[in-house]
Amino acid sequence: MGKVEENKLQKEQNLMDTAFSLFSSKGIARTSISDIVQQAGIAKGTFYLYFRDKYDLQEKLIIHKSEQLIRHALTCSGFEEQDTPSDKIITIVDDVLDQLRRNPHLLRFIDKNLSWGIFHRAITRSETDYLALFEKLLSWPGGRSQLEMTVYMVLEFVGSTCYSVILDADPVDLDHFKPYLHRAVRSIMESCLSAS
Amino acid sequence: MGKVEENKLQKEQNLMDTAFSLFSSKGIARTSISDIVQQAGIAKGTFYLYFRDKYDLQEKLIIHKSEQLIRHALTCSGFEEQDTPSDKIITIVDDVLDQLRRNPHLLRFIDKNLSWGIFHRAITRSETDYLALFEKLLSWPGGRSQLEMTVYMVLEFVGSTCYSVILDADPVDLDHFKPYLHRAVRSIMESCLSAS
Amino acid sequence: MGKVEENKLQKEQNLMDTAFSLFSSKGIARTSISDIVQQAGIAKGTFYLYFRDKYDLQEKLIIHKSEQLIRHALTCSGFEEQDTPSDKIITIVDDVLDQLRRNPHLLRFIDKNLSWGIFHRAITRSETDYLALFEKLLSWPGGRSQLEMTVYMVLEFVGSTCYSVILDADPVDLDHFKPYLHRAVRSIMESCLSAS
Amino acid sequence: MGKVEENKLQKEQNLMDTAFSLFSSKGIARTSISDIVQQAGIAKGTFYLYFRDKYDLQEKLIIHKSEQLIRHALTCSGFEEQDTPSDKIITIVDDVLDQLRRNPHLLRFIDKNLSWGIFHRAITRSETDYLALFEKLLSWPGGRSQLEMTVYMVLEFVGSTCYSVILDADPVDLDHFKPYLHRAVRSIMESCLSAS
DNA sequence: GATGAATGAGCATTCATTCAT
DNA sequence: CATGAATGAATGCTCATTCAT
Repeated sequence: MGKVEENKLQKEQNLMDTAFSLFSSKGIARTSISDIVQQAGIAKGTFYLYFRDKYDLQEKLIIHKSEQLIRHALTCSGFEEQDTPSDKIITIVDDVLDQLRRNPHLLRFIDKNLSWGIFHRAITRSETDYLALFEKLLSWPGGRSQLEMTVYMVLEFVGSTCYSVILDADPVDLDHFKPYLHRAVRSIMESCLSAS
Repeated sequence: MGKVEENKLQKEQNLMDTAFSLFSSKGIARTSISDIVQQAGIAKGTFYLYFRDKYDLQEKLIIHKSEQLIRHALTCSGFEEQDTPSDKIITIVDDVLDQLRRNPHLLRFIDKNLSWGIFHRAITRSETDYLALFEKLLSWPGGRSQLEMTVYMVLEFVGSTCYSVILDADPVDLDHFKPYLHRAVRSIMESCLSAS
Repeated sequence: MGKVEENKLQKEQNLMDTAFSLFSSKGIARTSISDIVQQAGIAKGTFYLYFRDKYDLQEKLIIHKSEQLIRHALTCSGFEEQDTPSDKIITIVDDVLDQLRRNPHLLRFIDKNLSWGIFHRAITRSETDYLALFEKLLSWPGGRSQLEMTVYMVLEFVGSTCYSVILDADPVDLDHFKPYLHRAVRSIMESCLSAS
Repeated sequence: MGKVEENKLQKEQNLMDTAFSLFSSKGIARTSISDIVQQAGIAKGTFYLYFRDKYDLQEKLIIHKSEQLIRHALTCSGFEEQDTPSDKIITIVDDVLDQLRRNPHLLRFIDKNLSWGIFHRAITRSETDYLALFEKLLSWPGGRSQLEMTVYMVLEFVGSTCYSVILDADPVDLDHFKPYLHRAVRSIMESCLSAS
C-alpha cells in the first residue's frame, strides 16, 4: 500500500473515531460536521472527500461497529464440542453483552440501531456470509429460514432489552437479568426449531 | 368549559395531529416547526404558547399515543374467565399488533419509542396506575417485581420485533410471525414466573 | 379621588416599580414588556393602557426618579444661614451621593441617564421651576445663565464621575474621592461666577 | 502578507465601518446584524467569522475609535517646551474636542462610552502603556496615582459635558463653553496636584 | 377598563456545501 | 489532494401589538 493510500485510510479512520465519540456523547442530531472536523483537526472541505454527508458517515460507522461486535463474539467465544445450539448462542449473546458492558459508549451509539434492518444490510453488503457462518458455527440442525428467524428474534430481543438494563440497571441490573434472558433465549430457540 | 378553553384544546390537538402526520411521513429530524404551523394553519408564535419546542411536542405525542394504544388494548380485549395470564397477555399483544397493523403511521412514529423508558414515564406520570391495572386484569399470580419484569420483557420483545414484520414483512409477514411470537411470549412469561 | 382613579394610579406605580427593578438588574435592552407584566401580575394588554411602549415607560421612570433624587437633596439638606453658595451646592451634592450610595440600583439605572438632556426635560416639563428654586436656595449672586451653566457643569461632572467610584471604587472609593470632588466643584463654581 | 489575509482584514474593516455608520445614525439597539451585512454587501454568515455578535463588534469598535482619538490627540498636538502640565492637557483636550466637532458621528457613537471603564480596558489591553505616555508627555510632576485620578476626572468631565454642547449647543455652544472648560480643567488639575 | 390568546414580522444564529487558492 | 473563507438558505425563537371576550 502506498504512503498516500495509508494516509487516506488514517484520515478516514480519524474522522470516524472522532464522529463516534461525538455521536455517542452529544447525539447525532446535535453533532455538526464542523464539530467533527474541528475535533479531528482536519479541514472542512476534506470531510467531503471521504463522506457524502453526516448520515453517510453514520451508516458506515454503524456497519463498522456492528461487524466488529459480531466478529468478536463469533471468533472469541470458546465453544465446547458437546454444546447445543442453544448453549452456543447463549455464549455468543453473553460475549456481546460483556462487550457492551465494557463499552457503554458503543451501546449508547448503536442504541436501537443494531436492529434487524442494519444487521440485514451488514450481512448482505458484507463480504462475509454471516448466515452461513452461523449455520456452521452453531451446527444448526434446522433450515435456513428457521435460522434467519431465530437470529432475528434473538437479536431484537437482546438488543432491545439490554439497553436500559446495562446503562441504567432498569428494571434490574445485568447480572440479575441474565438468568431471565438465558431462559427466554432458550425458549425462543426451541419455539423456532419446533416449527415445522 | 369556556369557549376560550375549548378553542385552546382544539388548537393544541390540531398541532399535535399535524405534527404526528409530519413526523410519521418525514421523520422528526426533517420536520421543522415552520412546517408544522404552516400545515396546521396557525401562526408561528402560537406554537410556543403550547409547546416549549419540537421535542417537547414529540414527548407529549409519544405519551399520548402510547396511552391510547395501551388503553385500547386493556379495555377492548375480551377475556374469558378461564383464560390464563399467558392467554390474556397474548390477547392484549394481539390487540396492540392489530392496532399497529391498521395504523402503520403510528407504528412508524413510535418506532422504537414505545420502549420501557417511555412506558415507564407514561406509567409513573399518568394518573392511571397501570401496573395495578395489569395485576388485576391478568389475575397475576406472582409478585410485583416479577410482573414488572414480565411486562418489560414482553413489551421490548414485541415492540422491537413487530416493526419490520408489520411494515416490511421482513423476515416474514405478521400472520406467519404470530405463532412464533405467541410461543416466545408464553415462554418468557413462564421463565419469569418460575423465578423464585 | 375615586376608587377607580386610585386603582389606576396603583397599577401604574406597580408597573413602574417592577420595570425599575428589571431594568436595573437585567438592563433595558434585555427586559421585555412580557417580563414586566408577568412580574407585576398584570395582563399584557393592560400595559398599553398606561404606556405607549417600553421606552415611554423608561422616560417616565427616569424623570420620576430624577425628580425624587433632586427633591430629596433640595429639601432634606440642612443649610446654615452663613453658608456660601459653594458650601450649599456641596451639601446638595453630598446628599445626592449618599442617596446613590445607599441605592446602587438607582445609580445603575440612571447610570449616565441623569444627564443634562434628561434634567432639562425634567425641569421644563415639571410643574416645579427648579432653576428658580436653585436661585433662591443658593442665594445665587450671579445671573440666570451663569446659574444654568453652573448647574450643568456640576451635574455632569458629579454624574459622570460617581458611577464607577460608587459601584466599583474605581479609581478610588467614594470617601477618598470626595475631597477631590469638593475642590473641583468649588473651582468649577468659581470659574463660572468669575465669568463676566 | 498573503492575499487571503489581506482580504480578511479588508472584510473586517468593511464590517466595522458599516456598523459604525449605522450605529451612529440609528443607534445600536435599532441596528440589526442583517442591516450591517446588507449594507456592507457581505453574506450573513460571514459576520460570524469575524464577530461573536453585535456587542462584540461594538466593543471592538469603541476601543478602536477611542484609541484612534487619543493617539491623534497625543501625537498631533504641538506642545511648547515651556508649557505647564495644565497647558499641555488643555491642548490635548482641545484637540479631542476639535476631532469630535469635525466628526459628530464619532461623538454620537462613543456618546458616553468613552468613559473610564472603556478607557481603562483600552489602556490595559492595549500594547501601548498610555499612563506612562501621559506621564512623560506632560512632564508630570506628581505621582502615578495622582496622574490616574487627574486623567479620570478630566476625561469624565470633558466627556460628559461636551456631548450636548457640541451636538446641540446646549446650554451654550462650544466656543462659549471652552473658557469655562479650560478654567475648570485647570482647577481640577490643581486640586489633584495639591493633594498630598 | 381588563384580559390574554393570537399574531407574524423580525431577529440571531447555524450549518452543509462550494470553490478559489 | 487539502484547505478554510465565504455563502445564504433554513431554522428556532422572541416580542410588541392587536382585539375579541
